[in-house]
Amino acid sequence: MISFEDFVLGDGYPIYLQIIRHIKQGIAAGAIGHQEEVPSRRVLSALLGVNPNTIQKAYHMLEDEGIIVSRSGAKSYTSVDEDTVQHIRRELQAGDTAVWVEAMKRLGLSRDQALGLAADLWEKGPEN
Amino acid sequence: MISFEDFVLGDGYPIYLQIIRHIKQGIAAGAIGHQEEVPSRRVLSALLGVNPNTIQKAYHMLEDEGIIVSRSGAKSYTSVDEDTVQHIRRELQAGDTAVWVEAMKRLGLSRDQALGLAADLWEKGPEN
Amino acid sequence: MISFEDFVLGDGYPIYLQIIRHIKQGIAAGAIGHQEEVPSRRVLSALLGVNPNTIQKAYHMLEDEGIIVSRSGAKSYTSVDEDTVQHIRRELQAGDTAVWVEAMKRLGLSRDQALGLAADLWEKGPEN
Amino acid sequence: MISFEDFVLGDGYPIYLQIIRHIKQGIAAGAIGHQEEVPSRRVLSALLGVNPNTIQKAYHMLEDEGIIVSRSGAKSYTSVDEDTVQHIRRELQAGDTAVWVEAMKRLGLSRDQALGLAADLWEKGPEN
DNA sequence: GTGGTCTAGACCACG
DNA sequence: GTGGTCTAGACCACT
Repeated sequence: MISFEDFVLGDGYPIYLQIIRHIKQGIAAGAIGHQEEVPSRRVLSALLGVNPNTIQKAYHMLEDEGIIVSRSGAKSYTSVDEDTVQHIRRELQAGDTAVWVEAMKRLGLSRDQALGLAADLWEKGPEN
Repeated sequence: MISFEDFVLGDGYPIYLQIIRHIKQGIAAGAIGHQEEVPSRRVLSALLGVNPNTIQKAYHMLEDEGIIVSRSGAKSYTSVDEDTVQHIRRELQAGDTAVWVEAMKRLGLSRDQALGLAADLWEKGPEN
Repeated sequence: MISFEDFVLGDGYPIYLQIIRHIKQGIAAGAIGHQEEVPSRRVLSALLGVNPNTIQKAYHMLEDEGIIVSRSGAKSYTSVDEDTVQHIRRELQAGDTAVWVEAMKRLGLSRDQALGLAADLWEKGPEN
Repeated sequence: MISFEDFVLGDGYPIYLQIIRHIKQGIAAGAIGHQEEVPSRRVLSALLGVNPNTIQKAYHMLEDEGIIVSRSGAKSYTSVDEDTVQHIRRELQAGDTAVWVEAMKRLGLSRDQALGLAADLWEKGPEN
């Protein structure tokens, strides 16, 4: 079962995109495998304090990408082959890092200043 | 005059928030100083291909934060004392980096893997 | 035994309401009489290719209207006195016809055009 | 401007389908022509006491059928060539009448009984 | 003012 | 219990 324990909702970014992202991160990290059970709309909606439809929208888009399969009345399961995992992993790793690098450059930091800041924050974070 | 040359609109994030962020980044980087002229709504609207109302909304929120002062009928100017600059800088640097660090951890990367990836992408980016 | 042979499911109208309507139509037409046996949930479910719960819902509402009586564990039977039959008949005949008349008026047909069209279609229909 | 003055919401039938139907009826009757202005989401939603999104859904489906054209920020207009009008007219006339005929048959009425009932109700209705 | 989208809540049909 | 759909309200971007 996919975990959403430490999931926190961000500011103005659409919730359903955050959920999609969270699941993709889990897949990329290997925490979510093939044919794994996905939390139901209601369960996840109660857990996150979000409307079931918002969950549904996220799941529906993941279904369009072939990452989830849903059958009406039955539970939903992940469907991720190794290629998909690799693709998602690269997409997230490179994408996020590029965004951060770009932001740091705009803030006027040098490469070493930025990496140093990141290294500091890495240690202070919750877990490793 | 504040530059928006390389400004690109992001995915689902509200445009007016992206503009606010862009200006704050310029202030944090020192590229935008005190009493500097802000592009008029019309100019910026044409430059970004965005509706003037959207620009207006961003400027209005920056006014509420005291970062911009508008004298009706005249040009608008920034108003950033040193404390404000420091505050914005920390907020953006630490905030963005914490988000990135968290994302990399979720993706299962080690500290060195993440920093290495960032270092690689740093060189490949547009400018320094 | 109430017949559902030629029952076809309509577009967006709730299935349980269609079932209720079908039974009321049978009663109004005299095809369904007093103390007549109602198909069991299981049988009707299989016959219509519909979930037993949906049948259950329709029957439950008919029970609330006093048109069906169920003795738990035993078969269910209709319970329609003459007044009920009359009431249902009028309701369906007048209601449906008023709706159709209204629709034809909105479509700009004259009385004779509409009646002529109906007369034509009457002959072409399946049975009489 | 398309009129919704005498529009009344029906029982369990989806509202957006009722709205679609109402507009198609107007087109079939010739009351709605080509390039005619469609009431805005807000106006119609206020008029019918319905949520703007429900109107939007109806309009969106009409747009998919090519009956309406919408441009973001601008008003929406009908787009009905003569072929479309003919097609809609037949669809509604024949469809509705067939449904009514079928219902009357199920209720056990003879052709003449049904037509007589309809003729009676025709006179009693609001306008002609 | 306009249409487009995101979030929310209730209901229907299914296993 | 599950997922699917309809209705609702607020917000965003555009004319």
